[in-house]
Amino acid sequence: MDMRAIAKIAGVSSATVSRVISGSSLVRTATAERVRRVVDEWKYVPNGSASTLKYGRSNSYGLIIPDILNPFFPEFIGKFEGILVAKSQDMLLATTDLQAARMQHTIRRMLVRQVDGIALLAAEIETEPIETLIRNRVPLVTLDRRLVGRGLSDVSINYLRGMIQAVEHLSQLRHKKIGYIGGSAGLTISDHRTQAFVKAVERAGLKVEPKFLFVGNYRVSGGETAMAELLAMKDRPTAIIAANDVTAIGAMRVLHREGFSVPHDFSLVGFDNIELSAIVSPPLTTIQLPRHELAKMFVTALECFSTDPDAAGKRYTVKTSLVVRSSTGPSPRRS
Amino acid sequence: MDMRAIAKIAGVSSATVSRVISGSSLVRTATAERVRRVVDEWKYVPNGSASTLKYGRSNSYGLIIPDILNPFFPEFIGKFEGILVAKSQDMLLATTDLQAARMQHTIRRMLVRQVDGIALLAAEIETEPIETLIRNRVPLVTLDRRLVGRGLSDVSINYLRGMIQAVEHLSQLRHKKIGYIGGSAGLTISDHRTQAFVKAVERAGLKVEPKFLFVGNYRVSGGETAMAELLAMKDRPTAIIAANDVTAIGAMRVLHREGFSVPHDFSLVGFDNIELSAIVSPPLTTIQLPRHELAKMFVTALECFSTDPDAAGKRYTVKTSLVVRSSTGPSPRRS
DNA sequence: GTGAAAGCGCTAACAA
DNA sequence: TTGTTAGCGCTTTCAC
Repeated sequence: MDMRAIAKIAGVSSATVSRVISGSSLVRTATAERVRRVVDEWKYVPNGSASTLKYGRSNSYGLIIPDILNPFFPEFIGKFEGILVAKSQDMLLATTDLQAARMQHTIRRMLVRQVDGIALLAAEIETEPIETLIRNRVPLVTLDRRLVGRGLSDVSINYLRGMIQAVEHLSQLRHKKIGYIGGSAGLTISDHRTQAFVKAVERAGLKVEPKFLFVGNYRVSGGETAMAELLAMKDRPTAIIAANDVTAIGAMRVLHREGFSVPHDFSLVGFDNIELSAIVSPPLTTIQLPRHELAKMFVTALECFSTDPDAAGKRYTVKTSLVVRSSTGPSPRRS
Repeated sequence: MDMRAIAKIAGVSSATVSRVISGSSLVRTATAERVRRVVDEWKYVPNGSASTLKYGRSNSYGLIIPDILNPFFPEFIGKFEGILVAKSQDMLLATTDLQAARMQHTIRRMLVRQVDGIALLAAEIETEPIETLIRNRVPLVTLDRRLVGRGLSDVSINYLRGMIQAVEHLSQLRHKKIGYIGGSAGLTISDHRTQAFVKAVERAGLKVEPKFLFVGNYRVSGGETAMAELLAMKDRPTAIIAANDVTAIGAMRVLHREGFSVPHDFSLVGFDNIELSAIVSPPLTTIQLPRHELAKMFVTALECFSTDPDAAGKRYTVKTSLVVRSSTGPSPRRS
């Protein structure tokens, strides 16, 4: 069943069928009606590759994420897909599994598929894949790289706001020594988070102790390892902020296992506000990164390039804010 | 940069370039070498829609899942994508969000994209979408529908094995009254699980109390609601098996909130063995559904149709087995 | 071993 | 308002 067959049955040309399907107003109502009936009756489904070939656009966007096991990303994917579906766009999903090597391959696959743009949430990005995209005039929107250019936009996260709220919250609870468990080393996105933490602590008039800055990996295991290290220290912080919720959950596990109580012995703050953070016990105080807004910004940013893939990129910003639950409490009185 | 341009530069015809790219052995090594150099130098990327149009195959499979917020599915997606990527196939992901209405639309999108087959893990499937697929000769592999046909295979789950192990485990711990919190009502997949539970209980020589059979929704909220109902009863089971892990986690939350201890007051068994089940406290005893094997079966089943989309379908089966952790313990001595 | 050419199904410019 | 037609870029006979 192709368009010509439909055209023949409806007694028109394939051009008319095409016009009816794309909703052109140039077709007489009666004709359109007749065509539509035939289309329905024969359950005609157009061939997307033919129109992509002709039109040069595929009506699909690529989404590249680092790690589908971190619940933040499924939550984001759900929002992103929902927005695209409402616009009759498709989503091509790829995971890099935190391996930089997979990125090149992934981007190639998306180029072959003629995606209209790529939302890149994976941080392991080097300049080469980006150049490939630009050469092929495929718009790119990155997360928190803070670089823009022709066909390149960025959605930056305003960590500072949420971090300041978190540190102030802890400060009001009399915490003086605040530790931080970061993300994977060497990623700019990790640096941004750490810097925001440092700034927020300084701004609250507290001292930043370098030895209280731990490195994680954005996974449960990183939180566990860092917390184990922390507990081995003599002089310890009384509160810990983690680079994301799963890291905080890892830290919390170790605390429970070692017989400490949260928030009685240690206060804990996460980042992302994944669904799970409300479900663990105690429910996690966390810094919210609004997923729906983030997804909307990515789509908006991508759409800006839909007429001109070489247009100048923009920087978008999402705010973060503190969500207080039960994993934070008054500082225990110990030295 | 299209194939003709590459051909011109390499001093051959586009047919030769095509042959080189597809790895045909009919090209002289020297020629192939020269072409490959040009391809690399100009970073040529072929246009997938052109070959899909010509060839009729897109080298991509659709994956339809019900609910991306249930961690089981991201874990599955990761495995499925990994297997496809290794075969240079792409994945088109769609979520139905448990809404039957979205299914029709989703399947249409996949037909437009010319997918080579669909893996359907969402249970809200009616006959109409299936007919659409068959008419369009798109192979379909379903999860636990237990129906096969031309171009239609099924991956069934052998619940019984895992359920029997779970019930026996509880029985050895002296539990006599075992409750069950099921999945969403009206789904065949929910019925299969419930039946397996009933059979396993009977086989252990215990009585099946209809009032101990609760309905859930495969989400945390369903586990919470059911557990709240259960606690309101005078005569209660001492152990509960849930239709999936998130349901069990919901149940566990309510127990903790109401001051009960797991496993001291109630034993709890989940289903799926999601990563999270090892992380909650207490770590959840659960029935393992092997994700990687499941994903591999889906891909294998799809590939069986790659030469002939009308071939007869098969039934594949995955086994389940019990993973004992700490949410199960001896039955408390109460009536 | 390589090239010429037809055509996959659709769209848009142009013609009527 | 509708039809004719020329490709979009690739693959694959068929000819040489």
